[in-house]
Amino acid sequence: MNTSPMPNSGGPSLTPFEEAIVQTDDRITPSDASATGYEDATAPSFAPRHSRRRALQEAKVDAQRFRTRNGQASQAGRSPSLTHPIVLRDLPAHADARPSQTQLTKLHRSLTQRDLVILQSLYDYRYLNTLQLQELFFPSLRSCQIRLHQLKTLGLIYVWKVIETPGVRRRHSMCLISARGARVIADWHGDDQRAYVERSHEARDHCWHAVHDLEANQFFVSLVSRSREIRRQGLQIWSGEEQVREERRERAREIKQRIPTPDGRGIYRANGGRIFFDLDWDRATESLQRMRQKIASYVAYFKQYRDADKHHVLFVVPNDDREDSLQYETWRGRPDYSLDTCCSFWTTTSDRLRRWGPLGTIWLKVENRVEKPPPIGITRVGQRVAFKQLPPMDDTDRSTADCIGKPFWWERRPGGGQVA
DNA sequence: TGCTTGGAAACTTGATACAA
DNA sequence: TTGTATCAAGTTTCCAAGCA
Repeated sequence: MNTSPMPNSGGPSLTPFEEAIVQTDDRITPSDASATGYEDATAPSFAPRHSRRRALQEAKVDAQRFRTRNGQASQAGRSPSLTHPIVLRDLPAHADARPSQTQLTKLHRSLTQRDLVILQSLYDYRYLNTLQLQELFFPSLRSCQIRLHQLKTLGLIYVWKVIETPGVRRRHSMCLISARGARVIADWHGDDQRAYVERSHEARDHCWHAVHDLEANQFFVSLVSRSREIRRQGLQIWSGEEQVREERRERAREIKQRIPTPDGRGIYRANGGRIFFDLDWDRATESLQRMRQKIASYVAYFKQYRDADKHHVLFVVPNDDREDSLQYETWRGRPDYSLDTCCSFWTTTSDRLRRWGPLGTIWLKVENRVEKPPPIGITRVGQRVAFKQLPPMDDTDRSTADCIGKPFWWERRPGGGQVA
């Protein structure tokens, strides 16, 4: 089965990801980094507060960067996908204990801004593994592990071991916020603690979809990781499923119809514009009928928006066959001809995503305004585009330095990734 | 052997205390 | 006020443990 994306005609043999960044020559070079105030792009690019250490790797010329697995660990999305994971839940009692006001004050004093944003991210996105947290916040996996261990010791997060069958193969541990951590976040914001604790209990007790959530979150982490060294590009907003559901629930009441709830929503800044997108991570566990309903709800919801075609709904599916089926079903669910506002649907496969990353030339548009259905095998013959080629909503010159994953981003974004 | 975690040692750097 | 010593925190590399 050919799962490679269709190359552009006759060009040099660049990967879709390389094409995506070479076209603009926008990579941040070390000289640019010092000139623009970016951290040295090759040295540890982020660290808590202002990193005190920087010279060791430069001093040791032959030093090999530590890797916990073969291959390019820094390329998010290339970690092995989980097939039969078993989560070993560990529930220390003190993680659920209610801290006194004195203890809360003490905790706040001992936590850095980065720690708070880590807690906020775990609250917002439910589950992140150690590798994903490292991509978002730490210069190395080891320093990430040490800090997470400290947060675990303080009872602010759970760190659950993940093993995979057949046999037993250790995978990166899964982290989620504890009730105690949720109270710290609520106290930080000056909010009532009950809703925060409730959500933390929800994540702790109902983790059947943890793998799905980790995979969906990996998409955003990959976006962050891939865009980190590209000037004028970055993930400005990453909203978790809960946040989107909350936002759209009110709208659903207003318009009295079902509202689609994606696995995440984002705003990506590229080429001076903002690309609005919803992510729907499909593991082929839902029937095609259910997918049809979902597509119909997207069409109905976005038709009320001006520039609806610039709201992009991205489906990531497990294989080519599923992508073929989804292309057809989405075309079948096309809006009425009298309706000239409809969101744009795009599909790709998880294999392409792993191989080329989200910025690669992997996105296949669903042509749902044409009369003829997509041909069988569209997944292999369709012309794909890069992420940054998705039509943006508007133009703006605002800097991308505050985007998620940029150096010290958590210091400029105390509310985490959901708040610009 | 491969993979991940975590302990230990070495190193850097900012903050602080203290003497001159 | 300045120079020095010490401490604490953060980071990296090396390596062992544990597992099949």
